[in-house]
Amino acid sequence: MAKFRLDEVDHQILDMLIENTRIPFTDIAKKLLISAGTVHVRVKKLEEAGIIRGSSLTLDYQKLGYSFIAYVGIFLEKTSQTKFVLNRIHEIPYITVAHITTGKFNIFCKVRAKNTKHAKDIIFMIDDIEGVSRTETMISLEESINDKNRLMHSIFNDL
Amino acid sequence: MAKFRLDEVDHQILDMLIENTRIPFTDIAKKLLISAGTVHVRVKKLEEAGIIRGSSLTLDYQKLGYSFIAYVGIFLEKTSQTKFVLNRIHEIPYITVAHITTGKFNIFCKVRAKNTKHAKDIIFMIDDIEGVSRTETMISLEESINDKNRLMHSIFNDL
DNA sequence: TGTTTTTTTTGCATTATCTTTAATAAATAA
DNA sequence: TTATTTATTAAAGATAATGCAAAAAAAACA
Repeated sequence: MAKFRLDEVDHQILDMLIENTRIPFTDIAKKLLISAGTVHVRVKKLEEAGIIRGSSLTLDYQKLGYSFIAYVGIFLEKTSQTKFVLNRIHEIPYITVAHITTGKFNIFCKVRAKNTKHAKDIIFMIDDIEGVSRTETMISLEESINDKNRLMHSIFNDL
Repeated sequence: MAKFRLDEVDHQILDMLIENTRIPFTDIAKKLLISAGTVHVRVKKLEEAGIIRGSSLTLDYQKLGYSFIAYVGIFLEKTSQTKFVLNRIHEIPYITVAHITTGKFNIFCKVRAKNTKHAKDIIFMIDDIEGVSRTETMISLEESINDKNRLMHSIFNDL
């Protein structure tokens, strides 16, 4: 893959698209004082380079009846069971994120549930997976920060 | 706010937009055998109802030089310092997510860094915040799951 | 049940946006 | 410098979004 060097214009395009993926390229062009064709070409290149992997909606899960977030740390009996357990975990749709980690836990995941009872059911499902020794749950009382824009600004200012 | 009942058509529209926010409404209309006007009206309603909060890009952070993910649990000296500490945390752009939690930690956050050294610097910054008693870090070796589509399918099948 | 009222969908017209193209300009290499 | 590559542009044609009035469907009511 070709080395890819992002310049200021790329940054600004990304910046605007991160905030709203459906903003018209013509609007981006106007703000950056370039042509819409350039925006188009640049975005296509960013996609081809794999820097833009896709786009997605930000949904209000509360309004969809899912007001519960928990993080669950998983201890395994043997590290060699990691793959097997991850496969089982992947079958539970309420687990939206999972990482293999070093530190306290072997696997670390994020759970979205409807309510406390539902969360309990999910955590029990995890505990029941063969190879899982025990789990430790952190319940989110409030999602205080969730923002990738600030990170992007740092990335852009870096180089 | 008016109670909002999502039907099958709304689900399918959301489903397609979750996967690609820039898919033309005309394409959605064709697939669902409805008019583009209907798609337009429905999406507008979902936005007005706050179910769609926005949209964002999925970026390849590795390619942007940020290949390091860690989760950091924070212990506070006093719970009453939560707000103050969160404000300090909010000033660190490399912390992309933060939750107030029950369980082991008072605050729980996600860190994106360039590399180990950078991560260390960030964690030290957290440790240096007034009111933070200590932190516990889990380093991600691999992000194995990160997928909201499966959750959405469950939500849709629920009701 | 039929009737009224409200909501939703549709088709079309208008406007806006995307996307390609060929020409031009800029950057890079020889 | 000159050749070559790469990027940008304006313009044009293709495609899509948006608004609206009419029709259809659904809901409310008697």
